[in-house]
Order: sequence, then structure tokens, then C-alpha cells
Amino acid sequence: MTDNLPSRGSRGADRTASIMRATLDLAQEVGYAKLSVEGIAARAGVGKHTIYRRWPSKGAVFLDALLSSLDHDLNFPYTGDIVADLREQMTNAVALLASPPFGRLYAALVGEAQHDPAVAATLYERFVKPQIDKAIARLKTAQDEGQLSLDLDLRMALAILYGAYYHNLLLLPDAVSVKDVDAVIDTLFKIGFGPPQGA
Amino acid sequence: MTDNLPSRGSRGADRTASIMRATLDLAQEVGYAKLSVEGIAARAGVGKHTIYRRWPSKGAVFLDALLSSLDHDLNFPYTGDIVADLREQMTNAVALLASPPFGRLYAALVGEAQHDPAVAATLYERFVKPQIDKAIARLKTAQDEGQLSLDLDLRMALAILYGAYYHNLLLLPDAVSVKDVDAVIDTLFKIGFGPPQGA
Amino acid sequence: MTDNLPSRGSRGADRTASIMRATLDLAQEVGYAKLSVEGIAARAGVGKHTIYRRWPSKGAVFLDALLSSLDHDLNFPYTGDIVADLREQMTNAVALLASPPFGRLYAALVGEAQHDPAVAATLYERFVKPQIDKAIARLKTAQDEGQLSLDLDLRMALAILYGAYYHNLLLLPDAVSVKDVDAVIDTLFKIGFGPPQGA
Amino acid sequence: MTDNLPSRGSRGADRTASIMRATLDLAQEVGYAKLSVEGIAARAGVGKHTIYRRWPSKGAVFLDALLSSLDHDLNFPYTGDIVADLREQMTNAVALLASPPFGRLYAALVGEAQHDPAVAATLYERFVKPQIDKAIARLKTAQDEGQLSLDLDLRMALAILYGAYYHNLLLLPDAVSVKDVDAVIDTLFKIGFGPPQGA
DNA sequence: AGTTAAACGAGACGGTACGTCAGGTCTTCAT
DNA sequence: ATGAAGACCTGACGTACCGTCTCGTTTAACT
Repeated sequence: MTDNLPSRGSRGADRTASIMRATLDLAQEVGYAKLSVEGIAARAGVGKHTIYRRWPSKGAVFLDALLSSLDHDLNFPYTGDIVADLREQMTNAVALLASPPFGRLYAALVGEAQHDPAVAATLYERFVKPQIDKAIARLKTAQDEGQLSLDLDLRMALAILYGAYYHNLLLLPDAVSVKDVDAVIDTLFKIGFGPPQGA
Repeated sequence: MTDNLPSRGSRGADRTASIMRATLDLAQEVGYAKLSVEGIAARAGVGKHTIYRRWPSKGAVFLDALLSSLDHDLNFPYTGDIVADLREQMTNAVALLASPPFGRLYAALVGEAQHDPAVAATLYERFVKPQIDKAIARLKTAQDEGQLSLDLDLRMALAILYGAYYHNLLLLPDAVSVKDVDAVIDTLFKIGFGPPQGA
Repeated sequence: MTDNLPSRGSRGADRTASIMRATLDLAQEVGYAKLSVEGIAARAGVGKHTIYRRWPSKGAVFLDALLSSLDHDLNFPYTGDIVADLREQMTNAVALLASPPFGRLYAALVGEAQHDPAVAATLYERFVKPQIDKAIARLKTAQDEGQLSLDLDLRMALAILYGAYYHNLLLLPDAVSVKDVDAVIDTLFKIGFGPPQGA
Repeated sequence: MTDNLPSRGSRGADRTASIMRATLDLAQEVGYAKLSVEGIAARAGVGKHTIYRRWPSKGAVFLDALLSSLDHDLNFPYTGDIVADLREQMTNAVALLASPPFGRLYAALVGEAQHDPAVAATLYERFVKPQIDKAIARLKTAQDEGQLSLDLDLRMALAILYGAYYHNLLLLPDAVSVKDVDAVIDTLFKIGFGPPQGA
């Protein structure tokens, strides 16, 4: 969606940038629910059609605005220690996605994806799947190196690792903290769900 | 919300029931996004005001309709085996919340909660928190019985257990299956995230 | 169109009145071409839908507003002298339809009727035909009384009598004057189109 | 307006012709009300700017298209008999302006003139005034020859002669017929509005 | 023949208004 | 005196054209 710029010139890019900015600004000011294409257009000093020419819905604009704004580095490091690397990446991810102002906005985006299949598809293709692929690749390497059980279903492992974050972000009233990452990783890698060791 | 029935008589209950039914029917037919109070009123043969008198928003009606429709038993059994009991309850829960037609509707409800704080609060109070409390109680019992590590943060453990389901329901395009419950429980209780046992 | 008031109460009449007033005011201020339903609604302090509920187009609102505002007496007197009676009625009519502010507005209405068949039909039914019928009746009486030739096609005679006014109003840049009525009547009844009498 | 061709070459004339044709075609297909500069440009295979370079508004394009298409001979013959000559010219004029497809289009043009002063001015200068001037000249000759009363106000006489046609074209639902010309001329020149001759 | 400047098609652009839909409030009437 | 019906104001929707403005591309006149 970002790349359907008109091939004609650089005007398109300028408009796009101001629309993205206006979208984020407004979303933070009034919340996603009260965001409107009309409002974005007015704030960006742009005709409504200029928005509809590029995006099919308010959700799509918002998705682009949010994703392009958090184009930070969420890649996995490789130190040879899968636990340390996971902790590092997840801490970065949660710091980005759970801290103001992006936490509520990202939650709103995931929420909108439940109502709009197009947003869901784009969110998956543009953000979720790439992140999953990178994570799976790192886990696979660790598994090959003997750091993870060969019986581990990596996709399920990933859902478990990240699931706690989504569970808390989307269902609990309290904000998610980066410290929760440590709790998750310690629980999964050190403590375990089984009965006490000494038993 | 269900209980602010008019004290006058039993007519209120009838209206409420027909509104709930109309809401669910419409939600399944056109999807949550295209649901409207206007449509619900028309379908239920009821004035709009009769709905607004009871609920503050379409999300609230939908929440009531959905929760009251899945008023099934999601309690935890007690057989003395925490793994078996968790498996039993989670299987029931996922069977209910992930299978058609409730899967997408429940996802839509969680999605709406991201946009509407009132819905979020009600969903939490009426459904999420009670379920969490019951789960925590069961886990606590297991911990006291020595079936779970004393180091386990039960709230985090719960987020991990259920998180995988929410992660997959809300982010992945594929439907969630009850078989995933077994995978989660096996992964957490049997396989573990650590290096292979024999290592 | 005026009478499709809701049978429910008197609110409708109030809204209708304020819409009519706003329409006329705006039409005089900015001209018919720049009149808009949106503008009328804003000026009348009314939702657009309240207008669309009653009228199908801006032309229809304008027609109602204009016709109901000039609900003056355009009936024919009966003094026994057809020439005097025609002069009287036509003078009244032209004084109303040709003088500010109604002259240009009435011309605009006739103009709109050329673009919108619904406006044309309503204008004809509500205004043109009733006026024609009254005029024909008066002319018929005069014919029966021997004041008009029996060979006279009354419908054509009427078109000729009034035609000059419409010709000048719609085609000439200059304003139409009530004095033109005398000229028309004198030309038709006194001077005639034939060669000079003495010839 | 037709003659502000580019001094550069003959391309301009080609474009103008295709624009005129597209305008008339579209006007007949969808009616004047739904005509748009955008539609004309698309139909003519021409950029919008090419139209705006030549004409200030859709009304102006339409006026040019219509007038240049009916560039027939509406001049007055001179046989020495004013009644015959008037009958001849008016029959030609009405045959042109009242018969399909030009009748409704010409009415639409007169209608548009009521909304757009520029169209009104151009219509007057380019069509109405020249026709009036020719008619006045012919009437003046007849008056000088003793075929018309010296008391006759020729401008008013003209308005009366043509007025019936405009009255019927613009106000009545029925189509105007060339036979009406005979009725008008017979009424004015033979029958007269006065009382029966024998009286 | 090569250069240059206009006219050109295409269509993006900021706007205005369209006609529709739903939100949430308020009034009327029937039961 | 409760509730169905629905009028009402508001605000946003997504669309259609407006008239202006670049874009590159012909195209014809003038070097």
C-alpha cells in the first residue's frame, strides 16, 4: 500500500507523508474510534478523494500510518544464545508495541482487523507474517543447534511466546510492561510448567 | 446489563430476548461491522429507543447478546490432575470460542473492546475476569498440591496458556482448532522450551 | 408537496416553514445557481435528511418555497369587460412575477423546469395549469358574451397574451415592466396586426 | 467563442469539432442536466483542460454546440406579403427549434440562461438579438409599405408573435407543433382579439 | 533538419455538494 | 405510563464534478 505512489512525480509522496502524519496525530488525539477520513483529510489539508484514491478505508490508512511509523528494528539478533536473543527481541518489540503512544493504537489496529478482512489481510502480510517468519527462522536455527527440543512445534512455540503479550494487551485493563517479557521467558525457559524439580 | 430489566413486568424480558436474538442473527448474517442498532431494532420489531434505554451502544448490545448466548459451562473440573483438568476446560473453551459461528463473533467482540472502553470494561468484568479468577483458583490448588512449581507466577502462566489461542485467533488467517489445545498443553507440560532432556 | 406534512403533529409544519424561508432568503442572496440543499439545511438549522424526507431535489424545494411565497391573488375579476379584466389580472401577475425579487427567481424556476421533469410537472400542475384554467374560463365567458370572436382558439389566445411576457422575461436582458401589459393588450385589442384601418 | 482557435494550426479546429459533436451526442443521450465537462472530455477523447481553454463553463460549450449545429437559415424571405413571409420564417424556425431532438435541447439552453448570466448574454448576442434584428427589419419594411399599422410597437409585436411559441415550449408538457404557427398568425392577422366583425 | 514552445491527453489535486446511512435524542400515539 | 414508531439534528460516508495544476508527449513553426 505504501508503494502505490503515482509514477508521475514526487507530489504523491508528499501528500502521503502529510496524510500519514495527520492520521497518527488525530488517532492519538481523539482515538481510533473517532478517527474519520474526513477528519484526516481536513487535518492533512488534502481532499478526501486523495485519500480514497490510495486507500479503501479508514482502517487501511491507519494501518499504513501506524506500520510505517514504527518501522523500527524488530529483527532477531544472533549471539548463539536463543534465550538471550529472544529476550532481546521481545523486549524491543514490547517496548515498541506496548508503550505509549503505540500500545493503544496497535491494539486498535488489531481490533479493526477483526472487523475488516482487508485490514486483517494486510496486517498479516505486511507485519505479522514477516515477524513470524523471522522468529521461526531464529527458532529453527536454535533447534538445529540443540538449544531447543526437537519435539517443539515452532509455530506453536511462537504463539505461546507472543501470546501472553497479546492476551494481556487486548484483554486486561492494565498496560503491558516490558518486564513481562522477562517473566514469560523465565517461566518458559527456567521455571517450566511441570511439577517442582525436586519432587 | 442483562438485569436492568424494567421492574414492571415480564414484557421487558420478552423484548430483551427478541433483541438478543435479532442481534445474533444479524451479526451472523452481515458481520459485526455492518451491524447497526437501527437494523437490530427493525429485525426485533422494536423501537430504537427501547434498545437505547437498555444499552449505551451497539457494542454493548452485541456483548450482551454474545455472552448470554454462550452461557455454557466453562468451569474447571477437579480430578486431581491439573494437566487433565486444564486440557478439559481449555478444550471446552476453544470449542466454544473458536468454532463457528462464535469464533469470528467473539473475535469481533474483542476487537470492539479495543475501540470502546465501556465494552472493554464490561467484557472484562463479565467474562474475562470471572474466567481468570476460576482459572487462577484451579492453578493455585494445583500449586498447593505440588503439581506446579512454586516459582510459577500464576497470572503469567495463565496468560501463556490462553495467549496462544488469542494470538492465533486474532492474528492468523486460519481458524483455530481444538487440537491446538493439546499442542499447547503438551508443549508446556511435556516438551518444554529448554534444550533436549538428554543433552 | 406542501401538504405532505406528517400527520403526527405540528412540528413538521414548523420545519417546513423555516426551510421555505431559508430557501427564499438564500436564493435571493446567492442566486438559484448557487443554492444548495446543504446550504438551505444549514441556514434553516435543519438536518439535510429532513429536507430530503420531504423533497426529492433542490428544484422541488425551491418550487415549493417560491410558489407558497407568492400565494397572492392572481384570479380574474369579472366586471363584464374582458379587456379591463384581462388588463387587471395580467397587471397583477406581471407585477408579481416580474418585479424584484420574484422576477429572476421565477425565471430561474422556469429554467430549472427545463432540466428537471419532476419540477416541470409540479410547476405545471401546481401553478401553470390552474392559472391557465382560470384564464380560459374567463375568456370563454367573454366569448359567450360576444366580446371575443367565436373563431378564436382560446388556448392559443392565452399563449399569445402571456407569451410576450415570457419571451421578454426569459430571453431579453432587460427587466419586464408592468407597462408592457398595457402595450400587449392595446396591441391585441385596439391596434391589431392588420393593415391600417383607413387603408 | 468558436473563433478563438489557436493561431498555431488546424489541430484546434479538429478538437473543437469533436468536442461539439460529443457535447450534442451526450446531451441527447443523457439530457442536459446530466451533461458534464468531464463526460464531454472523455467522450471527445480530449483533456478537460482543452475544453476549459476554450469555454468557461458547461453551459457555454453546450451553447456553442447547439447553436453551431442549428446553423440553418432562419432569415426572412421577402415576397412583398408580410403575412406570408412571417408564416414562412416562423414555420422554419419552429420546425427547427421545436422538433426532436433540438426542441428539448433548445429549451434546456434557454433554461440554463436563467441560471448563468454569461450563457444568457451569449445566447442573446449570438442568437436572440440577431434574429430579433432581422425580424424587426422585415416588420419595419412591411410597416413602411403600409401592411402594418403605424401604431404598432414592433418590438412588442415581435414578442407577441414569438411569445406563444416560447410559452408553449417552456411551460406546457406537450410538444410544440409547426401547425401552431398557422394558428398564431391566423389569430393575429385574420381573426383578431376584438369582438366579432359583424357585431 | 533540429530546436523550441504551444497545445495536448491524462489525470492528480483541493474543494463543494451530492444523496445515504446511522447515531443518539425526543415527541407522539396506541395499548 | 410503557413502548413502537419514527421525526429530528448531527456527522460521516463514499461519489461525482468542479476548475486548476502539473506531467510527459506530440506537433508545427522558426530557426
